[in-house]
Amino acid sequence: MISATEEDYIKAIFNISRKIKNAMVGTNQIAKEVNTSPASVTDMLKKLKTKDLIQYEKYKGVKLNPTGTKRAVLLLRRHRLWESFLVEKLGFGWDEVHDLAEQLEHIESDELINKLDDYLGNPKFDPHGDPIPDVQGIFTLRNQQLVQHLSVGESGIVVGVKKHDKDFLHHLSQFKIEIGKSISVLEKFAYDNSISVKIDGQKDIMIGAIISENVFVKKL
Amino acid sequence: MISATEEDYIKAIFNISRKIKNAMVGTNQIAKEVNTSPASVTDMLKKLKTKDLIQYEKYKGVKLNPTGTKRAVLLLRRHRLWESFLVEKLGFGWDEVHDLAEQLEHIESDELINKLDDYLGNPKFDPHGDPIPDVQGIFTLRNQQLVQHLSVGESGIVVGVKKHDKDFLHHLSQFKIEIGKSISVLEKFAYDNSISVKIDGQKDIMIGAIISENVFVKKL
DNA sequence: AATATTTTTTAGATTTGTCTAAAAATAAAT
DNA sequence: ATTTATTTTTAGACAAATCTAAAAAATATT
Ligand SMILES: [Mn+2]
Ligand SMILES: [Mn+2]
Ligand SMILES: [Mn+2]
Ligand SMILES: [Mn+2]
Repeated sequence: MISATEEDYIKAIFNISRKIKNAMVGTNQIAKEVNTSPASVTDMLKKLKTKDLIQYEKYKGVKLNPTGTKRAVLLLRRHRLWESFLVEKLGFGWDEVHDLAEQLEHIESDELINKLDDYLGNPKFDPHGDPIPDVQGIFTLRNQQLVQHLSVGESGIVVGVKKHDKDFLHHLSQFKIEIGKSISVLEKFAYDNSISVKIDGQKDIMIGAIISENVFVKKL
Repeated sequence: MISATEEDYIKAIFNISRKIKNAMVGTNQIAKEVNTSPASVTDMLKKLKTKDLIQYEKYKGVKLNPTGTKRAVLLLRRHRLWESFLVEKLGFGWDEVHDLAEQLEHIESDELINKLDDYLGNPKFDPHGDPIPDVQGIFTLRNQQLVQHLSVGESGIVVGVKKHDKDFLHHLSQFKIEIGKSISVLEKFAYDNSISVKIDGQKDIMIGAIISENVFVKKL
């Protein structure tokens, strides 16, 4: 048995571990990610170790072991399938589903999640463009590139975002930038890294660096 | 804020309170319903009282107050909408959804539940024939009657069940008895209260007292 | 009314997850 | 190589929800 809280810690370690590419995850990083004190993290790490979900030595940082990684990937699968359901079926905006999925991901039932997967048509990506692991935990990697790195004249299809917070997503929606939309680069301004682009054939707009550095496209 | 555990106690009080028609609910009854010790119930009753969800005096039993009742009805709404979703959309059997709904009902979001309601087409009854409260907490009463009380020659449509346990529901399914099916009484045997019936125009079968005493029909 | 039974509450512990404050270890700066 | 700063761990406490065993109150029985 693994509690919802333990699952959240596992997920946090997994997420940080990917961001910092490789190596040991620190106590403070986890504390920040799960929004708690470093002392609480240490307590939890001890427990997760006895449950054989992590590799952990005092002061040396932590790393998920294969069992822990499997758990994290399953959790990611659940989270993203629920997000897909909320957006595709219930009509929520992509900026509104994270917190709900954060709760729903802890519902314990493999049958439920697999039926949900089928019901949704076994989607490969969630509403934010993130890959959804299949039953075996395998997920498709997208071939992606930041808008920032498109040259003038080039264009791409939006396939993902680097920032996932509500405000950023909402901001993107206001510019009609969403997964699947096309972006063509008209002009780049080195001064402040702003870019003039055309979204889905609509009229030209200016996007700032925050956007171009955090939106992934697949070059056409 | 009200925790999932507190919600389960509130629901238990509500359910018992309806079964025993009126009056004060006892500590032991609740303990049985939520599967815990009477001592734990007493502790929780004290807490629920400070949260102003119940009317409670030492040794005098407990009763939901208006706020508590509202909570219980909302919970019932959530539970039954999730059950409907699981059966109608995901293809679960009516005997498989209770425990899942028991978890899902605690997801905290009014918007979610209202969108789910709309998505399902605002159903009035759940897969077990139980009424689903609307946003205001109002629910349709069904006009019902036990199969037991049908006379020879009479028939009715199955509209509900009195027992909700997995095994009973599964048993009914084996006889093809489900919500919406028609039942015609061919012959009644006083000796053991068994009844010979025709289900949905299929070939005659014998049903025992356990079934006839726990299946509700609407007389045709 | 007195006794026995059942129901309910208290007392005292335990587990899970959290906190603050202080100590210890590690890393960075001088 | 010391000193300083940062990170991490311990110590000790607390709230939520639970338990068992014992006491108290309410019911039922004789
Ligand atoms: Mn979560
Ligand atoms: Mn997502
Ligand atoms: Mn529940
Ligand atoms: Mn039901």
